[in-house]
Amino acid sequence: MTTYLAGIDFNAPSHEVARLLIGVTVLVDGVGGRIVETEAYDREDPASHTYNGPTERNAAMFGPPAHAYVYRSYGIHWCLNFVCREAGHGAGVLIRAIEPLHGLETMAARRKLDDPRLLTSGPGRVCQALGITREHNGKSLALPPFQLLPRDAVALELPVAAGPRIGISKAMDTPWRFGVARSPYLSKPFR
DNA sequence: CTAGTGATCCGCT
DNA sequence: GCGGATCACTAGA
Repeated sequence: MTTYLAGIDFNAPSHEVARLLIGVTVLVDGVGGRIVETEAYDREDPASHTYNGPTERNAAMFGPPAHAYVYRSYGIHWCLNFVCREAGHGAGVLIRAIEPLHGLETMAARRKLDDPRLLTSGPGRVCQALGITREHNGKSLALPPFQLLPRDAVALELPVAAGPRIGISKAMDTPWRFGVARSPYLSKPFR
C-alpha cells in the first residue's frame, strides 16, 4: 500500500521525502507556511531516535507513514517529524524551519515576537508558533488539525541545498539536511 | 560576529 | 545519573 499526501510518496526513503518536502505548505488549524528546512532520519542511522529499536517514546516513528512524531527536546521544546517508509520501519523527517505565511498574528502571539525571521526558523520555534505539543504525536497528517498543501509552481522552482545535520553528535557527515538555499527563514545558512 | 551557559524534562543505561 | 534532532540571552572580539 502506498501513502501519497501533498503529491509526495511517504513510503520513499526519508532523505528523498525530506528533499521533496521543501516547498510544501504545512498548516495546523490554518496556521503555518512553506517548509524551507528539513532533516532525514532512518532506522540504520546512529543519529536517529529509532536506531536502538522501538520504545514508548518513538512508537509513532514505527507507526504508519504520513503521521506526526512529536518529541520533547532538551526538556523544553517540542519537535515535529513526518513519519515515512512503511509502518514498522522507523524513519522520519524533522521539520526544522518554515516560511511563515498563514496566521502571522497567531504565531507572533504564541512566540511573543513579531520578527518574521525569528518566528519559525528552528524546530522548537516551528512547534511553538504552530501550537504543536505531545497531543499531536501519532496523528495523521491527512486529517485536521493538520493540512498539507502540494508545492505550487513557485515552490517547485526553489533552489534546494543539502548539508550535514545540526545538533547531533553521531553520523555528523551524513548530508541529510535539506533547505531552500539562502532563504532568510533557515535556522542556519547552508555553506 | 562567535562562544558560553542556563533552563528543564524524561528516556535510557 | 547522564545527556540530548534547542533556544534565548550575555559577554567579548
